Amino acid sequence: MAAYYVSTPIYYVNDAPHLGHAYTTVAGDVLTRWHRQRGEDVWYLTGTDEHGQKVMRTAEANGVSPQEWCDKLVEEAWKPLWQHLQIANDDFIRTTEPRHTRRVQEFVQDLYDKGEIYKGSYTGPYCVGCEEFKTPGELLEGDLCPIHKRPVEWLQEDNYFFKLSEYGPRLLEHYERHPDFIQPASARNEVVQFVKQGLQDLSISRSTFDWGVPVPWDDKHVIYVWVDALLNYVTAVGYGSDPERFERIWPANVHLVGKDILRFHAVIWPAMLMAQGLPLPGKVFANGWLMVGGEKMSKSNLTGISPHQLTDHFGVDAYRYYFLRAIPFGQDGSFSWEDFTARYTSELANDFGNLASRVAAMVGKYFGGVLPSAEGDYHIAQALAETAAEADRAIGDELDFAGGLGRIFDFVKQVNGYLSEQEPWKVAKDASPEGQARLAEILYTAAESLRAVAVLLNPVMPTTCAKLWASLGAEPHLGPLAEQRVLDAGRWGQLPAGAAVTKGEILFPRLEGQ
RNA sequence: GGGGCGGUAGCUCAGCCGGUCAGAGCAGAGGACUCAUAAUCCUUGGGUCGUGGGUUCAAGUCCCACCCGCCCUACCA
Repeated sequence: MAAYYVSTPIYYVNDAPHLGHAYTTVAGDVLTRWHRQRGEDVWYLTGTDEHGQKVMRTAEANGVSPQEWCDKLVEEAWKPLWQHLQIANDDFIRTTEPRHTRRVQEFVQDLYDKGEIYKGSYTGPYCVGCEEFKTPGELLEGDLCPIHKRPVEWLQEDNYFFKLSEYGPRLLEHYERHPDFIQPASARNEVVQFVKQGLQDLSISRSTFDWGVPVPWDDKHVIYVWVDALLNYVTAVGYGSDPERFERIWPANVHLVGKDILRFHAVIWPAMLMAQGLPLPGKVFANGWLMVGGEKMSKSNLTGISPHQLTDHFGVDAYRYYFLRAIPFGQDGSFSWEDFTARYTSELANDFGNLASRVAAMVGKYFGGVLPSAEGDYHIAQALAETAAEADRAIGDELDFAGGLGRIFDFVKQVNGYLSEQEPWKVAKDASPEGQARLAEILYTAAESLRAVAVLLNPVMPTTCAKLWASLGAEPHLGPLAEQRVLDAGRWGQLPAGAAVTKGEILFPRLEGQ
């Protein structure tokens, strides 16, 4: 069976991970967990991009070798954060690993042999102070370096070039034939416009520094970091080393990227694959920026907030939930401590957590903690079926996390409303058989609804849903939560009478202070 | 210079091809209830739809200009 393969960008290890990195990685994790709960063979890849001048300089500044710098950050910052956030990636690739660098050299050598790469020279504005080329766009007026405020020199460097310019028409044709190849639509439009303006050949080597993969036929050059980095998506799944595995996993179904690196993934990467005759990925999805006070969030500005600061206060599950729920995937989104607090309190604690709490309390109080036998309410059952189907389409197919979660939480609100309307605490006072049967109907409906919600929210909030699953006494009858199928979650009547429902701990405790 | 995106209720945002489109959620106000994490449920939204023109019987919804914010423009995630 062909794998459902999702990748995050491989992150540049210049520094520790921030909220933006975590946002993309959590999204990929939720997407892949969702597909695992569809019963699919899933492959989720993340990793780090470790070559390039910037890493080299940062390492120097810290008095260690580039490799030591990367090792330290990967082991002490990156991998621990993914573990902390419950990221269930299947592999973690680093571009300094031999399994990657060897294949990169082979790939580039192949293109060279095929005549896709030629030797040329690049001329551009160069700042002596920075010791690097600038882009024409970043120069200040009068061609001044934005950092040193000094005039740049126009310098020429011998480079190897990939014939990217020849791929414009084929790329446009591909975009045309696969309207969903680049998403969201706004991102697609930008790329199409860009390619229509005409592409230039791409300089794929550097000779001014040496922290990179050597060009196999000319070791005075190293391969341009982006060519190196993009290839991780194939080298990690067996390209050039394990044909069967590669065949099974490649092409990727979804490359998740930040919108800043969209062009590399939607233009250069497909062209590289075309040049090598490899299948193209199914989709490149660009997510937006997280904004604070209208500004792009980053470590460098004062609004930078670390993932740990948020998880310390709100918890990991709420963290995983918040950004996906609050921001339509693909758009920039405003984030604030206040908004997070409001959603935590309103949606997670008051609506969801409290629903679980009141239902468990009533089954305990009125039925001694044993779920009574009943068919349940038809309207709620119907609503659940629709909710599950729409959430599955939204999250699993369209990567519309906000929309899918919105549906699920609408259902949670509906169940709260159902309880208020039915007033089981009043029905409980009626000791007649009819009254008890009526009470059983109401509480069974609520408990069975929660069973489905636990399944549907498990990809997003696995720790919390496990607590709920335990509270419902579901596992002895239905098996492990992670093995519940999202497609099947909407089928009514799965939680059997006799299930041991216990109060369990509060799902989302009220926030302290601030 | 070129390209793109956005400016709608206190906050975050929906509003597709023009005619119940002036909306949702949250916050706020009032009420009901007590099973529950002082939770839940119901009721309650006149905001120049950035500004100025234009097209039209009719414009947040199309066109033009302008103001403001952000992003990209080939090699920093």
